[in-house]
Amino acid sequence: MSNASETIQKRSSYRLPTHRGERIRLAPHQMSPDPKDKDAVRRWLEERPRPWAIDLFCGAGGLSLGLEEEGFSVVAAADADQVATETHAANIHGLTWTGDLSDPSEFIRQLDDWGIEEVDLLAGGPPCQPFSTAGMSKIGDLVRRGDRSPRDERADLWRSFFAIVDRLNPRAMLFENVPNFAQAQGGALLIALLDELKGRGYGAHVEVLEAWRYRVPQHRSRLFVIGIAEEGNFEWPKPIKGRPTVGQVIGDLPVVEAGVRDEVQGYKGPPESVLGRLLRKGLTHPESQLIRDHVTRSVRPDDAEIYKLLKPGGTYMDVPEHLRRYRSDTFSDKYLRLSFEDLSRTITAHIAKDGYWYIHPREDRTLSIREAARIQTFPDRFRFAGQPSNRYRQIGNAVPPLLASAIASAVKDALEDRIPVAGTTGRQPKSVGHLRDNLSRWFGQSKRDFPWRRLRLSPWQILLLEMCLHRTKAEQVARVADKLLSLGETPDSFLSNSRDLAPVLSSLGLHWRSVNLASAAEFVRDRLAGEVPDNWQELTAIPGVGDYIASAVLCFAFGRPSVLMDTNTVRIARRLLGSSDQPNWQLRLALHKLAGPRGADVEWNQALLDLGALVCTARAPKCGECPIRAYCKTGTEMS
DNA sequence: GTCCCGATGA
DNA sequence: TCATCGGGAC
Repeated sequence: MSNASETIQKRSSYRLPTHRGERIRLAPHQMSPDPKDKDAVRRWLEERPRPWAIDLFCGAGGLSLGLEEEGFSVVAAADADQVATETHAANIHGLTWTGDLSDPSEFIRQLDDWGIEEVDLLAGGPPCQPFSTAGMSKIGDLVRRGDRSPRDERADLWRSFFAIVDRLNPRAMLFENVPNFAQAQGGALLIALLDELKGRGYGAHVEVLEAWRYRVPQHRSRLFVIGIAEEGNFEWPKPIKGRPTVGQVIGDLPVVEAGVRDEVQGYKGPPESVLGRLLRKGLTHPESQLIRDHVTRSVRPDDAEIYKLLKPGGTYMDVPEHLRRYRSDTFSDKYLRLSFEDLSRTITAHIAKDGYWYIHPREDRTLSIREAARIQTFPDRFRFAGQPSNRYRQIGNAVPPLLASAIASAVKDALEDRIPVAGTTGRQPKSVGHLRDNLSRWFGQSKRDFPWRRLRLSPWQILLLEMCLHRTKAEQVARVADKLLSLGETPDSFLSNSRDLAPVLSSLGLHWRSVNLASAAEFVRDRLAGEVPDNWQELTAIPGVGDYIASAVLCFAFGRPSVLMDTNTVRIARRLLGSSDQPNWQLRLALHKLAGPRGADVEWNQALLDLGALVCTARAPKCGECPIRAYCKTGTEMS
């Protein structure tokens, strides 16, 4: 008996019947005007206190709720998902619009209709699946197999932001996304966003915040970009003391079995924590006796057996061999039982698909909808529209309201100009221009001479060279450069002439690269019509091409300013800033800033690479010869 | 709605 | 090693 047939048998005998849950419908907020009644809207707007905010890609309204709690009037919100806007309209005192924001003109027309001509804050988080780590894995896989175009239109949604920014001229802008947004397109997307902001006179601030530092009991971290008009002052919210736990937010909810579909239940006792009390706030009698959405999924009998064996914090690795249905090498975290004493795994939209990452700490079932909402710090008075899986998705996609509150409060302070000038961050030091000048002058005199810098090369030849240069000493590659370049300007000519290339590369210890080069050449020839692409997505689809090579080709072959991140440039950035713990994306932003108005162009990148090879070497850097020593924290300390 | 599937960055 | 506002087949 083979393993495969065994697995199939298990599947068929335990699969649960499909069960569609109740579709909850919610009436709009009592105080909101009828969106179709222009006069009512106009009268209502006159009464709405400042500051005003608009929430784009609002979803259920986690961000809106935080803004509202901190005193913003969320006068309008937009999202493509009708059920999410139904939730938003029911819970947030404001106008809601359902529609596609990839073309913002329709929403702008609606704003005109309502008479909303300017707001204080434009906020929102475009869909992040294209940027998230989990999404990248799947999308990358599909692109490589040719099942999907490498361009993901959703990645362009943030551009809609600026069409609306230009229409409303907000005093502040808030952009929320997954941390991986900082890596998207080799970091170029974030840099483009910041440049768009600066071009409009906003001071731009970027940070990745961990939700648990703001009372949200999850590992969730999110990237925020804040733009403040006229370079006004802004300070990130200070973390709140202590570490919240899952127990604090769901410990007081009544015990329910798996598969319980009762939409309305009674509380069993008082809240058991400060946080629990906060989440029950605002329940009005007689609603305060009732709890909504505490409904659970059914559990397969074989899963139930596994859940019983899992202790809090337990994962797939703790499941006995004979009960495992999945590969354990790649799915070590297939199951996770949460712990009352710890943070939860991030509540993502995935919770709408299955609950294996969200097994209740004590009960042998996955989280109820209300428990997921609680862990996202939605208060119990917040209701969700739609069928169960849709409600889970809305919750997973939301900005946790308490995190939203923290940010909202910081933005409000900035709008009211309550930040001391000394706290100013994110401004360019006055000396940046000189740093670039000094480096350019040094580069003019000391640059290294390589064959590829003297010749005019085709994009394919540049791609070929960069694939060889990556993680290799340039002098090494210089010895085979003539041979490489003689193979012709196209992948076609490369493939027909490269038979005797392998021994040459092998002699330099670069054997594996000849295989890589050949498969890259075949890919470009067969799948890209022989043309080296000029965009990041298609470049990185080429086998063997990662962030660095893609950025290098964009810069050196197509003249597109790109910050190159390799061991040399990263080392220089770390030494300049005098810090060892900054993540790569911050170093990239720092280098982008230091490159000055001309950007990280060919000269800048070559100069940095040469500086790293000749002066700012890994061991025994020659700080005495360094042209930018005056701007370097490490270099000045060493003197 | 339910089940199964994996690459990526720090 | 850890964690992931994920996705498609059925």
